[in-house]
Amino acid sequence: MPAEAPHDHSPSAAIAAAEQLCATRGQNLTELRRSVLRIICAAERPIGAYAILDQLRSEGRSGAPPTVYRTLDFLLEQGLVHRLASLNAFVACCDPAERHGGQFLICEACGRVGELNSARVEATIVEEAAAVRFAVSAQTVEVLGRCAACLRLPAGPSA
Amino acid sequence: MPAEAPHDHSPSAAIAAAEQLCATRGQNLTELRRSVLRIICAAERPIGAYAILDQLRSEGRSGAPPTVYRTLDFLLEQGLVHRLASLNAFVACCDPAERHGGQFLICEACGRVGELNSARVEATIVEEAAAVRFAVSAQTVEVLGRCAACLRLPAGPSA
DNA sequence: ACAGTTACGTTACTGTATAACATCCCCTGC
DNA sequence: GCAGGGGATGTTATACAGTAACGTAACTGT
Ligand SMILES: [Zn+2]
Ligand SMILES: [Zn+2]
Ligand SMILES: [Zn+2]
Ligand SMILES: [Zn+2]
Repeated sequence: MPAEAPHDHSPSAAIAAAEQLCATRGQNLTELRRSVLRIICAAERPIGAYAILDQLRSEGRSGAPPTVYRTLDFLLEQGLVHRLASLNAFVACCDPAERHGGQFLICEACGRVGELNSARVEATIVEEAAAVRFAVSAQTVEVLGRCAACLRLPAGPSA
Repeated sequence: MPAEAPHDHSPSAAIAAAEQLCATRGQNLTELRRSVLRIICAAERPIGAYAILDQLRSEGRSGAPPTVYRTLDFLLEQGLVHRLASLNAFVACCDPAERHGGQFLICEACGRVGELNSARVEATIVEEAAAVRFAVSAQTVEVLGRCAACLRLPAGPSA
């Protein structure tokens, strides 16, 4: 949607990329972790931890909350997914190879989320904070609005 | 802390200002709402809904979660407090007369929160979003770091 | 065999937030 | 006075988010 190309939501492609990344990092992308990543990718929208858990169970896995949260911790550490603080939900990263803090565009019509990873926004925040002698260590930028697709269709598509 | 003067945390001043605002808007700043606002102001740090509830009860009020959340909804609508999504907590607004989306500087040493209501940051976000044809309606900017006071004292003050 | 590490299972719990319904109170029209 | 309505609050129950603590299974290298 943003600077990034329109986010290849195809789970298989994302999984393959993740596989690559983990391999080069010596990390173990287990079956469970792969499943959770696939579920998040397939959702195409932010998805809550308990919704992930439900899907895991419906796939025959056992599972309890810690199962999901531990797995999410791993995926977050590897930069494969992001957490949206304003939604208490998770999305797949559209460019995990490039480590980045999170700037997100959340469409209030269709619920989809794109990444706006603007160096200009980040720098502006750091500068403006510095002006009041505040030293930035991490940023949370979550922007609500309407995405390009939903702007074209005034009656918001929900798909 | 920021562009705003160091935020008059005196609860009585904030209450008086709120009283004013609600009066001119024809809104009803009831005893309960006043109490919750006073508790939030007195906290000087972000405070969670259940901590507010505890304080209400310790003041003799009855109360259950909906009591607090409904009251917070009112205060949020009136722009008297802000919600910090990244902390699930609430702070008093330092300038309720001027409606603004939230940009916050959260000190990870002392826990205090200042408002960075930078028009430049806001404009940059809008511009960068527009570049990918995303129309912004609301922003959440929560910046973690160290405030001026805590930068001076390397061993972070917790007061 | 042994200890160490990594991942996962399981139970139990805390914290955050909302739904749904009942009550009280004040105001207005009759 | 007394319906009736709207705003504010009380009350109960429950859903959703996140973590602590402990147990187990499998793979590692020695
Ligand atoms: Zn990303
Ligand atoms: Zn949309
Ligand atoms: Zn404010
Ligand atoms: Zn500080």
